[in-house]
Amino acid sequence: MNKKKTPEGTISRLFAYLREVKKLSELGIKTISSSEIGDRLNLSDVQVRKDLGCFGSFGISGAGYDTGELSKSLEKILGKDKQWNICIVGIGRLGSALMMYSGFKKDGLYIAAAFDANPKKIGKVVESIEIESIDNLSKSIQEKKISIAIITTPSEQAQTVADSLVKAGIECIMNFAPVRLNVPDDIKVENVDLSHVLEILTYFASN
Amino acid sequence: MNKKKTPEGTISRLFAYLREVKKLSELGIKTISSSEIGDRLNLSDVQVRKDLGCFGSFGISGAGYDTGELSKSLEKILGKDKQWNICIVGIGRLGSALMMYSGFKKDGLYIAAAFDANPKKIGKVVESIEIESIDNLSKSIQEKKISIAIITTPSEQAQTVADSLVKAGIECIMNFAPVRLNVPDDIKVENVDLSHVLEILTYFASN
DNA sequence: TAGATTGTTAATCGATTAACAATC
DNA sequence: TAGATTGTTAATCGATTAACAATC
Repeated sequence: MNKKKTPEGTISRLFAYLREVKKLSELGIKTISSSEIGDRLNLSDVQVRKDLGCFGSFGISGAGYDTGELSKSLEKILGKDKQWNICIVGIGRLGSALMMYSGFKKDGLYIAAAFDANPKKIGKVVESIEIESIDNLSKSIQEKKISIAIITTPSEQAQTVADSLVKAGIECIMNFAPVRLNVPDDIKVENVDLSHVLEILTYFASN
Repeated sequence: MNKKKTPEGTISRLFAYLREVKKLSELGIKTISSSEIGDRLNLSDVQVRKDLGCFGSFGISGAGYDTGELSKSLEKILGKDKQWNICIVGIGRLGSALMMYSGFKKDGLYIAAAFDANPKKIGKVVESIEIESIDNLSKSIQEKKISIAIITTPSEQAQTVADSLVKAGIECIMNFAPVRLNVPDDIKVENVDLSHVLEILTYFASN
């Protein structure tokens, strides 16, 4: 096995590099050094080179990186050349706010389906997406080639929903419900517990 | 200086311990061991003892921890015995969803003010909070003893808002705008970039 | 060639895990 | 006393940082 798994921090930073380098490329700046990239993102030059080094060597000694080429390489590595279909499960306040949030599109993220268990909500249209019954979950996820799901249900339903999502073939879950989801190892879950983030801030406020 | 700064991971876990131990205490269970706490949260017993050890010794050798006492100690350490007033700046879709989100209250987090720059929104009432002009920011934050701010403005305004917040005496910021805020070292910023979290998931989806 | 900057190996740092003496 | 479990010191692990030879 040549799997020397890339740290998650590296992946997160690579997206930042891509954004920065692409911006420069579009501005007509042809090359940039690792230390300049680092300066713009408050990171060290070594950090930048190390992160890139996980995926190959993209630079030229003495000259730096070609912004256009590096952008293209990173886009490929990070899957930014593809479109990603997302579904949202649980169309309450947070769920509908996310449906209406327009910031995703520019990142190649498309909300392709929305599900709810409440019959009163089913059939309603939000941002040109019709809310479907949760019974459609599996069928719709497969038909629409959805690979990422956002869970914005109440805590009590989150695990059940997660189970259905896994069965439907979802690979990644962004979970807003404040519960630790039990899923197979190969499913990637990112928890976004807003209350918990605020709690941690209160600790710093109280010193 | 006896400052052996506590890792942020420890703080995060302490909130989880508190929730768990308090639940048990309310169920009438008097004592619990570090390994039982760990089992419930998928952590090792050592992790639990180490984390608690940052703030003192709360257990009894051979017996474990008194759930009632440990709850009380943790509540004090974490500032959970206090109420925290929060303001939201930028009452767009995400901002108003957060205003309406009812999940914060049970954690002692109170949304006490909301600000927006758009005259059309000022004066409107959401969840019994009147949206104020951003010109009121400083005055209102001081009067209402607000110590945490949530930024849900467009990216372009986020830094300006952050500057005003810092000037107004805010200690912590939860930032949803996808920009790195420039603030003094003693201000704690927690970035919640939803697109970025999804991006990272897409990487795992593409393997 | 001289200067700049890369890619990589070695050193450092911090956090997690293991080991164990102390103690109820 | 024997068993259980704590609190803490030492070992391990992974990620960040420093050092530097290779190279354009």
